[in-house]
Amino acid sequence: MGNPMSEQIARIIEQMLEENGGELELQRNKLAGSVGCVPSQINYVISSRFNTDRGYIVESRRGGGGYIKISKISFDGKTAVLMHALNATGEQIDAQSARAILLALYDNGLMNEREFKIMLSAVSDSSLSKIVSGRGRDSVRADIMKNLILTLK
Amino acid sequence: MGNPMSEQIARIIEQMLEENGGELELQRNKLAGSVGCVPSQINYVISSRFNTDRGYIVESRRGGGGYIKISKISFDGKTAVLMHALNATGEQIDAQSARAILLALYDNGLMNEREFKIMLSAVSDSSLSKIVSGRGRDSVRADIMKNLILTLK
DNA sequence: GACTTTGACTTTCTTTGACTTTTAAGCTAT
DNA sequence: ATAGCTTAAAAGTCAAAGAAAGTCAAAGTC
Repeated sequence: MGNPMSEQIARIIEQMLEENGGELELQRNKLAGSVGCVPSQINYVISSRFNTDRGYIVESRRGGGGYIKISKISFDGKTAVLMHALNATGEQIDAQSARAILLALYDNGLMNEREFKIMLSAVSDSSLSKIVSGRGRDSVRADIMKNLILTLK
Repeated sequence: MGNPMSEQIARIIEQMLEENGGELELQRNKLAGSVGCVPSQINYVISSRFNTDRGYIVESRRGGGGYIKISKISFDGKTAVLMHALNATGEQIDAQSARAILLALYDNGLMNEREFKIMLSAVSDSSLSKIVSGRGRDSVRADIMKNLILTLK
């Protein structure tokens, strides 16, 4: 449908990551040129979709021979993943970040797709729309998140 | 019947749903333009006729490439059980009744034990303790319940 | 009175571009 | 050879403009 550019770029990066075992180094200007967008849009895609909430680490260097390196965090144990998720949740959390965290749990094999969908729907804005204040809503969402995460123990 | 615009829009959406196996993605402004109404009327139709009470899930995204996605519960043996659970949930529901409904779904084989535990923790009082008013809490719980039940479609 | 229509205003997400900062590499003077 | 300077090649930042969808209340209809 809409299929915006950012979506395409994200898919390209994901594929490169898969092909390279969860680690990749790219040249911002090259990628922007090849996909036909302005360089800073690469930054936008990275910060909106490959952030730490989603379990990615990004490093980079400017200047000649510069690069952007993205790597997917691989957790060695269940406990580490759960701790990361609990920490990332904090006292309040908005819907997008919650989704990112759940996605990371799914990606790390702590739950299957159906369980992911169940949890996602529990913390969706549609479930919590009766709570008017954004602040209040985000703090209820955090409580639910933490309870959900703990069921994965 | 006066055949009001909302009725027409609803029929269009229903037809699209049938053609697409109970799932569809539409562009609000496009649809509004093609049918000749103001965009927000699409929201009115969706919220009045394609809501969780009637067994629909609605997801959407704003911004460039935005969309509205509507999906309906499948037409197999599960439908009756799920509709019953939705009805039983109603506008407000306390923790015990919620537990009973989830248990019934589990007993009927609509989910496994792990899924049951996840749902139970999502609607537990411990998850919703930040919502002080009992009335408010029970109505948020009902919203979550309905969304959870619909993930079993 | 309940349902529908309309539109002004808001929020979220994306795209773009001008400007800044960092780094490597090359060049010059000693 | 080397310290210091210059330049060009990256990547980063940020804010404005654009593109959707959401909200809500007033007005209209039956």
